[in-house]
Amino acid sequence: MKTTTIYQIAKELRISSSTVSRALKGHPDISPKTRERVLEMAVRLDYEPNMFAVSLRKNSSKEIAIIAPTLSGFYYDSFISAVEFEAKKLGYSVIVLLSGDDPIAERQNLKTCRQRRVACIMICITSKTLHTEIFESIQSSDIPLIFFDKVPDFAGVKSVCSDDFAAAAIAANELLCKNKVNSLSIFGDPNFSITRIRQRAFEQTFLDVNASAKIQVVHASSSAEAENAVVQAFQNYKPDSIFCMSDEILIGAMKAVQILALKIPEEVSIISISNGFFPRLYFPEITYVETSGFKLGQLVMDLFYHAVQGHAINTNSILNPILVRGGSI
Amino acid sequence: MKTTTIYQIAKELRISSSTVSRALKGHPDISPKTRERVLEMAVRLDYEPNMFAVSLRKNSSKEIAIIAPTLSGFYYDSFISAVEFEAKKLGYSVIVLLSGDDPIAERQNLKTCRQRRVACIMICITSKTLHTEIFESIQSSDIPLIFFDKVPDFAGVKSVCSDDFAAAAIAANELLCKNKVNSLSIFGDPNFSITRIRQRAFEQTFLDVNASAKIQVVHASSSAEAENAVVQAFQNYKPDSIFCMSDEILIGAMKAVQILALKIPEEVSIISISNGFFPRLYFPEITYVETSGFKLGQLVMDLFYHAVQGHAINTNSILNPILVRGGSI
DNA sequence: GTGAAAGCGCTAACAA
DNA sequence: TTGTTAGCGCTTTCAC
Repeated sequence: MKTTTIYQIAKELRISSSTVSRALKGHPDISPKTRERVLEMAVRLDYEPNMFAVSLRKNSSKEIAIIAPTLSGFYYDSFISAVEFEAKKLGYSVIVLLSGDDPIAERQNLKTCRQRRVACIMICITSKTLHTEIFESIQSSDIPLIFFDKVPDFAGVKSVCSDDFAAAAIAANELLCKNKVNSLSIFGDPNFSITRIRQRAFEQTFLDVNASAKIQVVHASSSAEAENAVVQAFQNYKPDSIFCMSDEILIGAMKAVQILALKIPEEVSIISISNGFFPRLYFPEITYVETSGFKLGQLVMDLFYHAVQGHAINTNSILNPILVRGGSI
Repeated sequence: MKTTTIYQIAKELRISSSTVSRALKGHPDISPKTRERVLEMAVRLDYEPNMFAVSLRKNSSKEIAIIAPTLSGFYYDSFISAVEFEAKKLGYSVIVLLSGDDPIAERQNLKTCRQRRVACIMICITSKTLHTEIFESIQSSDIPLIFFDKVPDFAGVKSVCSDDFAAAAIAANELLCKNKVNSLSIFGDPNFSITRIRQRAFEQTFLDVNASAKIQVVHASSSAEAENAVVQAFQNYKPDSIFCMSDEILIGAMKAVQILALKIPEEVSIISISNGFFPRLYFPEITYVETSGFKLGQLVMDLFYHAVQGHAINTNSILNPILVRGGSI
């Protein structure tokens, strides 16, 4: 590989490497004529800066790390897409580290980030994440650490997430507005604060608005469990509606609805909190409260941009969910 | 950030930095006792090697770049997951570059890879990618370039992909075995060789086996187009089966099936080539020929591992598709 | 078995 | 406006 360095440009032009370095990055001291010549030669020699040298010198890389449990299409893919899209505008690249639901792997991922001295870490924690000293150790280093979506409970963290309370409240309201008062409500892993918040919001709103309304709460930490829960529920009693806390739950519930051959919305109404992709797979399309991974990615990049500018990062940023009506209620 | 360097370890131990460097990587020259002491001190000081310095010195990074059109859950997410999983075992990280369907962005992504001197590039081309010098320029550099899934036509490239011919042939066979002889067959963008191969395989197999069978071919480059195609087809005539070349097409077709309220498999049979996730969303589950993104990712990492060992990479690696029966035929 | 020293390519303080 | 120089942290000859 014919690697061109600033020295070669300098030699070619019989000037010093520092002049070349400065000219290349538009330093105001350099005369237009010199700059011109340098830029031209750089193109001619197909010069590309050696990122390793730059990083070593500056002691920071142009990389953003995203740590997520998985990539599979419920949420993170769109989050990552948004981050990647914005990042490249700023000259950053995105490195993706997957944790599964394994806190050990997550810990290892964090170490990798530190080792690579990434410019920023964006992380969605596992359901089993407990130990906090690694987070603190990173917080106290100079790497910005931003939690997204699944945020740990302990204080002082920077985070971006949807307004989980509002999202569930909106869903509850929508059901009640349509006189659905007997809800099977399926939530995810209660280890996540996101789950507890959504559940509290849903129950509270539902019963506040209509004291005689009924909620049957179920926890399902996979699509299969959600499917099961629906099948079970319809053997015992007939809820008039199903609330799904997430896409993962929605697709399980919908599988059950198909198996039971329930007519939507005649026999059962469906509403979900969702990224927006899966609800459109069905007919009628499912009404959902959108908590967009893509928008969240854009939001976090706003924060990042501020941080790069040297501004402090707000502790928490919250995205407002919106209701998207399908034909499922 | 308290950055520990080998110098600090050296100073602490009153030995030289080169000894530390050697001890740290298990160089045989170093006495067990010294090594012991170095390792211990490294742990105590929480030493982590500075990747920038290592990379600068060695002129290569521990990064694998994946360039894909998108992340959205049809295929690439599972491919990337597999690569990431295997990569970290070898101490590599994965950087993800998205091109959309834009060859300009793709080109830019390739430049980024070169600039970052990634250890390897794995790329799935856009539908508009033409034979460009940039590929050759990269091939001739020392960065391994491996195409996956969507592979360009021009010769001499290294690639991994599923056996596209076999996949479509298996699907055609399965339909005929079940006496489905009037197929609506939906294919993707004919710019991709993958599309042309699957189409040729399907038509050839279908008509070879049963000369009186009928195929109605449609091209759809999005789910919406596929949905449309199915609705149209059922207005004009009644195919007994639908073949979908990909998941993207499948979900469009299934939307139409729901809209038309067609009974599966009584009124229409469905078969798809798929990554395996979407077929299970429906009931009955859709029969599909699996072309696994995850397995492809594992395969490409095998190649990569060989390359790292200094062995040459085989020109083409092919993954055998398998039939997974649901209840849709 | 261990140390001294050069250098990977770049930036920035200091000089001129 | 431009040049000189000293590193960033590591690896690796070459010497002892």
